[in-house]
Amino acid sequence: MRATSSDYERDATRKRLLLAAGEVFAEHGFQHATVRDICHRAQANVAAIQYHFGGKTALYHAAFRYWFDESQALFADTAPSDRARPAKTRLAAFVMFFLKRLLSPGKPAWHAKLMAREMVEPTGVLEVMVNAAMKPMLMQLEAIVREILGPQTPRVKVERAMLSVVAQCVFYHHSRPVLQLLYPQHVNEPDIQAIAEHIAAFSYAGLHALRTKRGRA
Amino acid sequence: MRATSSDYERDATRKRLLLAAGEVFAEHGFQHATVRDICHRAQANVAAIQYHFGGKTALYHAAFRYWFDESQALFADTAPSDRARPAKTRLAAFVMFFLKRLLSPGKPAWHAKLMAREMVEPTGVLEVMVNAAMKPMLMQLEAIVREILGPQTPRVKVERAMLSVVAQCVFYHHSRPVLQLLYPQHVNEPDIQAIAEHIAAFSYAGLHALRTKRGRA
DNA sequence: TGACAATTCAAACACGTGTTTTATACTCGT
DNA sequence: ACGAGTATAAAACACGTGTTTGAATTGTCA
Repeated sequence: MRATSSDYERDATRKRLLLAAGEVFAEHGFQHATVRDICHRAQANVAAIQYHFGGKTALYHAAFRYWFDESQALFADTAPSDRARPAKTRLAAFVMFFLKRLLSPGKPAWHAKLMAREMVEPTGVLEVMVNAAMKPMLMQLEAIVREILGPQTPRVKVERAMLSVVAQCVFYHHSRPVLQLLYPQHVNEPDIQAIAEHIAAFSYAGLHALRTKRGRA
Repeated sequence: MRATSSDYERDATRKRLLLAAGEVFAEHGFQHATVRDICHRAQANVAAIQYHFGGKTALYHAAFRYWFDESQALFADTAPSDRARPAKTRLAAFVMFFLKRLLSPGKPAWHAKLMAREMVEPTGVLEVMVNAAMKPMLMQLEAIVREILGPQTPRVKVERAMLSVVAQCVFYHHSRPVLQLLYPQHVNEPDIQAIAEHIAAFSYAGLHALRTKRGRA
């Protein structure tokens, strides 16, 4: 199906490839995803990837960046007006935000899924991009954690606390296959709201407990 | 290097393949691992896999089962004498046990790493095996969690709590690449003892907090 | 020792996948 | 309407990987 009009379908193939790439890469990861699968879903020829992007790797980069930018728009609603609210509320918001992107089936979640993929299986070429994508989120979380734990908390302790929170969130996504086997209902009909509330409550109590202790290391 | 003696080197190739397979599969996962790599490390011919096991998949099964059995011996030291000790201690022991296998560099850890691999990327043929390997551990954890949360706690609530604990443990292993980029010291010189204590303390507080609340779902 | 089975080996095969090639159809400015 | 540039299409290519093949080597036992 070639471009039949002059304007609004210009670069239509490129756009379709970008959408399909995000879908396939998020689903199968970089290695397992095949260009033929992507092109099939995009109703494009395999050579189109080479023509429009320069190769599979470049397409992956483009798709990642595309969904990253796409996701930035939705980032604003929970991030900025934070400083005033209490840490507990902000933590709940952070978890909910993160989890929503990870578990919601729609397209805007692909970026988070791509990121989750990168966390397990980095493509190596994307280190910079991962840093650019993860660092902001982690800094946001760090502020929350630091507020709960106290400003004097040693660095490693804060980091471990952050990782405990992140771990619970990403787990529900990338361990989905096993959850499917063990507790199917948690993945088939995931009550994101309930899960988020659980993680937030669990984590806040965990963080709160760490606050009092003067950790060694 | 063929078998030069009659007895103690009998099936030496098969054994070497098994060891090398555990190493390579644990490191690269099933898909990314190549039989040539395995055979090279085992100093064996590529056809040896076909001859001794019947193929890559069968070798994977054999390696998984081998390291699973191998790991069962070390299972005994922490598992049986539990019932008497308080839940908090048992939780700490569970975390320490799980984490040690996941993070220690030696061979006995391969089974846990293979299991962690399966959690992210199941081979499909191993569902039964995964269940056999994971279920016991999870039941052990379930007993601990249930004791803390109370016997009347609804099923989903217990499951989510268990997953929160497991998530923190596996995170340190399978998100290693990103941790390498963000917080290198946590992976280069992992203080397993400290990490385990953190997760245990964090989780116990989280569990304890869930106890009082009458959760809706 | 000599025959037979077990094992190892190098080479080739079959197949999937990313990429390239070459040709064809389309768009747009003149 | 025509031609240069752009975009798409089908086929072929290059390479890695699991598997198979058939010969060579080794070990066992009568």
